Amino acid sequence: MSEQAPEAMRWSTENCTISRTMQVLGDKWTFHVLRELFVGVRRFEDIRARSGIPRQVLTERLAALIERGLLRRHPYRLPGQRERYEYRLTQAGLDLYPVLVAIIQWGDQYLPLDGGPPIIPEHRDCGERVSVVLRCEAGHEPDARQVAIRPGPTAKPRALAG
Amino acid sequence: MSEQAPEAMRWSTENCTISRTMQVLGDKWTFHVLRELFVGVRRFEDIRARSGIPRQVLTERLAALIERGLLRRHPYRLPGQRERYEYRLTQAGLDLYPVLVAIIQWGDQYLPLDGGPPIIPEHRDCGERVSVVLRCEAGHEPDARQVAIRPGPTAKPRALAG
DNA sequence: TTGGCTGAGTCTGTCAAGCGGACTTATCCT
DNA sequence: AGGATAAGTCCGCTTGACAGACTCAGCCAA
Repeated sequence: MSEQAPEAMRWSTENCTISRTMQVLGDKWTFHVLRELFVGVRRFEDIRARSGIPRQVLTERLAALIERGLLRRHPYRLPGQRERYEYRLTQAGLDLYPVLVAIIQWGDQYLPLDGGPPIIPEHRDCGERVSVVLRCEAGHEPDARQVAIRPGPTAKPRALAG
Repeated sequence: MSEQAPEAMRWSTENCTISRTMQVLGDKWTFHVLRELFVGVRRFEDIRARSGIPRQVLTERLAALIERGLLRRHPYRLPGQRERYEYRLTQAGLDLYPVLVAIIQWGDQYLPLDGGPPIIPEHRDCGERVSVVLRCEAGHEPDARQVAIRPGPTAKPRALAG
């Protein structure tokens, strides 16, 4: 690398997919909320008790996730109680599964617990453990070093190019 | 609760892999920093200029990521300048690629831009686009609804079971 | 040798957000 | 009427983010 600026410096980040996605997910508590929903915990008090999120913050996060289309409110009624609402994943929310699994997978590898993992994603049909793999359209399964992030059709040049 | 409480309510979240991983990654800016490194931008000023992170926050984040083993500092010297340091991904950092790709993939689907994506992960060897897929050890490729998160060997029962 | 340039920080004051704990509301049961 | 409960709302404090100015170290040119 004789000192030319990296190619990426020519491109703006203002419409970057990662930035835009992080505006939806990039909060300290959001993945904790999603985890609860993924494991089947759907009620405000249950989510709060398990995750330890301050009530006010949980209220705000749930509202934001609903507004962004990841969750929806669903009425339920316990016997002898009034109707309340629980929170469920929409398809958009469910489609975050690969992100969750990728996070779990990384954590299991780099922050392992003695005795094995506390949670395991598994295939309901066959009971085997599920992981994520990188795969290209040609069917190869490259490892990280063989993947590059390139500008796409809507990549914007940076105003103050370096 | 005759609607019996979800199974997950019996388990504690205190050692949950997602929580532990989020202590490393779960900050608003962390993925922005990682993105820069993944696209090849490695110097403090470049990262700051592209990502818009306040200097102080960037300093603090880089230090945290180094301490957690995701980055390392690497000396470099521009002609006619003194030696400085740039930041590079370690293997642990590189192994976050599936997380990044999963995030990009979700963003491309649910927060699409007119005209296509601004960044595309591709296989260096063949130039084809890379995505992540869920796969179980038996070789199936389940979709999100067919995956369940189950307690593993170090799952802890909750103190105040509900 | 002095003075300016540059990348990579540090310092400071302001302001928003997170936090724990107490309080509120609506409905049901006894 | 009184009590229980889930799901919030309210409050005051503390922490962290933020923008903008300042610092520091080494190199170069005059």
